[in-house]
Amino acid sequence: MTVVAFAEKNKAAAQIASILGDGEVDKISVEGLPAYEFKWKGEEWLVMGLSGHIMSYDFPEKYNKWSEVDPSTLLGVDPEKFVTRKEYEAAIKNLAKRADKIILACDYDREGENIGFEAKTLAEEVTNVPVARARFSALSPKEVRKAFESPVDPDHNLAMAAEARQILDLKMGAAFTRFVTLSVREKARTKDVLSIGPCQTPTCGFVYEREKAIRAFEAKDFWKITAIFAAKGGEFEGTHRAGNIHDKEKAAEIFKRLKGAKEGLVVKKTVKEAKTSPPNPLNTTEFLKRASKFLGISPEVALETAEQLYLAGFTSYPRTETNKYADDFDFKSLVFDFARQKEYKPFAESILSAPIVPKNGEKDAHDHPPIHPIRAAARGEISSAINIPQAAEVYDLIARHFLANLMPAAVFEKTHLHLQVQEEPFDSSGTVLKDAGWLEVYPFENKKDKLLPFVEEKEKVDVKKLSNTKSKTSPPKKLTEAELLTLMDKHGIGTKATAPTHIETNKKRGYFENKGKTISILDTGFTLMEGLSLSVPILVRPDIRSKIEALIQEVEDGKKEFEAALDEGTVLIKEMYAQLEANKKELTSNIAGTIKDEAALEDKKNYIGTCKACGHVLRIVQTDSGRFVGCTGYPDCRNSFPLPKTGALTVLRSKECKKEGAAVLKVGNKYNWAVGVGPCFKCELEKECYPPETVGPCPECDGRMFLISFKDNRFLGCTKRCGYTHSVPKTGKLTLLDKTCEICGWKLFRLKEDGEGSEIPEDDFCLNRRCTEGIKYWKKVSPRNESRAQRKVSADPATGSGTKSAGRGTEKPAAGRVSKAVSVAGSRKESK
DNA sequence: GCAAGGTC
Repeated sequence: MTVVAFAEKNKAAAQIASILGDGEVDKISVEGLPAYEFKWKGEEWLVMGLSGHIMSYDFPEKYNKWSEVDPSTLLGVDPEKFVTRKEYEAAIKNLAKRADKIILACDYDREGENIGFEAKTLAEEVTNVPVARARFSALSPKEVRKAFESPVDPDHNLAMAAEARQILDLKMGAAFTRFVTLSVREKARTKDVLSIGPCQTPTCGFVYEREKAIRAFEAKDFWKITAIFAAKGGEFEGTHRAGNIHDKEKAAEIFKRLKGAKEGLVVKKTVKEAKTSPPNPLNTTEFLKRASKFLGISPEVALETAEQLYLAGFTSYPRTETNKYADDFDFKSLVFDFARQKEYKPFAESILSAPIVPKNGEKDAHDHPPIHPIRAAARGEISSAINIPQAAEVYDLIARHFLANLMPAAVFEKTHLHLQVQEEPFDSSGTVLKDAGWLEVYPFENKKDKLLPFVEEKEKVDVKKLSNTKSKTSPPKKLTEAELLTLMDKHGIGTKATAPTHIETNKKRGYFENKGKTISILDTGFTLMEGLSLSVPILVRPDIRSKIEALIQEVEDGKKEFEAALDEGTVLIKEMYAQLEANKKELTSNIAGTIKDEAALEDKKNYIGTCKACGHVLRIVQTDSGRFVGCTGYPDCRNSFPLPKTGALTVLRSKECKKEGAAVLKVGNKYNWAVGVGPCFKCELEKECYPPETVGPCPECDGRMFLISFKDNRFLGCTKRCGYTHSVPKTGKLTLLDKTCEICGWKLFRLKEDGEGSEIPEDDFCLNRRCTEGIKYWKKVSPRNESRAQRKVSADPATGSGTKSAGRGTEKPAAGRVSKAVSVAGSRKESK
């Protein structure tokens, strides 16, 4: 007679074999996978571990192309189950052929039953020997032997409940994810997938709801009146009974009545005993929370560590919802074991000195016992057995929590003083730990004493100081990972094993992120949740999971047929899909905007600021037909600004245009361009932003002339934008001097030619054509244009003087406005 | 490329 057993994983198989085989176990290889051979009760045993699920669902291949299949089609398609781990299929069949009896020995829960059925399905393809089920909640010798001595029938309903979950989750997740992703991609170019799922989405929903509350919060002022009293025994603080006073006048009134107070009277003193019970036994969530809070270990690492402790036989199964010890739990022998371990000895002995009364929670999910130690172990033993740095710490937490559950409540003495100062009531209180009880073994909860000096009733105390302090109410705090876990657990989001994964999924999708222990929502996550809560509110709330869970539970309980549950679930998903579709526009436009904004923000080269019209991002857009500044909100927002056609663009992030609030662009070498305003010299704010050095008064108005330079051209312009411009030599280094022309008052220039052997002396000269000194200069450099120099040249800054020295006298004349001059400057470069 | 659930 050969019995073949399948465990959920290799380590569990090894542990089972070691227990049943009593150490005499042969490790063998089946199709390259480890299995264990031993004799038990005169029979041949072969135990192999699987690897969790070895099968999975997916849609048939022809539905795989997102672009060709309408997502809603998926709702009417039956997903197919296929083997994901072929090597296990081969090994299962190999062993099944040798078996006279098969025992499913996966973890005792819904998924474990389902995993067992995966093996059963594959085995039944090659054999028809009986298949039974061994149920155990801990890999302890006692539990395991009991389970294998009295196996039961496999629970078909339990396995099918998991099956229904798999199919419904896939249908919903795939259809919704594709719909949202494809809809958003119609508006924003992104490769990212926007995923939706019955666990990940409500998880993000919790973070979203908290963020909304934070954003909606308005701080309110409040006042608090406190006093420092001095008694014979020492000083202590008291608070006016009004507490937090939200009315400023009221606080001031009270404070006024207290003015000049020197003495207070202890009207009444009460001393009360208060008890604090030990915490409830550990279920998974409570364990993850405490590991995070007390040991600073992330949920993922904590769960993995507990898993290893379980597999090594130190602690019980780590995935449990139950926080209530079974009635027949053998506390005594376990505590005896701890009494032999130095570290825990005193606590164990004190527990054994009286009848054991465990602290219990209310939840008995009939799955596994609360997480507890299986045996007492020393730190060193843990560390050498498990290769995780925090393993010993985690074990210690579990061990101490277990012992704490068996210890008496902690007793505090709470003293309350009721004082009176000029008829005004004050309160003061203190707490002293009288009997540590369970706190003795549980150093993680540090309850500090708040001491009060000894004060008698009717005693008079001095008032040393009175204060009326103004404070502000503070907004709700961001969620911590531990709080998020609590919410997920409370609402049944994910299993105790997968909750950490759902948090990770949201981070991976860019929906929220971790900052230390707190979680912050990101824009994509916020707008997605906002869109979903407007169209399919149930998705953002935990309800979605509970609806599906309720259906599945009915299958598990045998109250509903598997097919009926699938149909009902699909109808539910179809309804939600219809709502999603009906609100497609509202749902996607904000997300698309955010995605585009984020992409634009990332694109440092082109990002220049925020659009004043819609709040999205302004960035430089380059197209075949040219370039301009555009808004990512396009096409909903059509805000745009022209840019010069040529010239290298650089974003000067340090220079913000005060008018538009966007960064100033540098065009070419020396030329600034403020978005929405154009060239900076055209903007009336330019003086403030870039006060120019002026040459002298404008001959046409009361403005002043200043040098405008850019890569290919330079000229003098008027600060008042009257349109008057004035040419300057086009080449050579031009320096504005501190000396002024005695005739016209313009500042003198000095020119240093580029080339050698210049005919132009490096003299100081006046440039003003309307000045006799200036005329002399222009005559000298350009005798033929002498007469023109006397005319008004406002019309043609770009053409310049046409001097020989400049060598650029051939440009087309341009219209008189400065902005035109710019475009000429640009096009010239283009022609190069 | 999509979910959630196992496990490594």
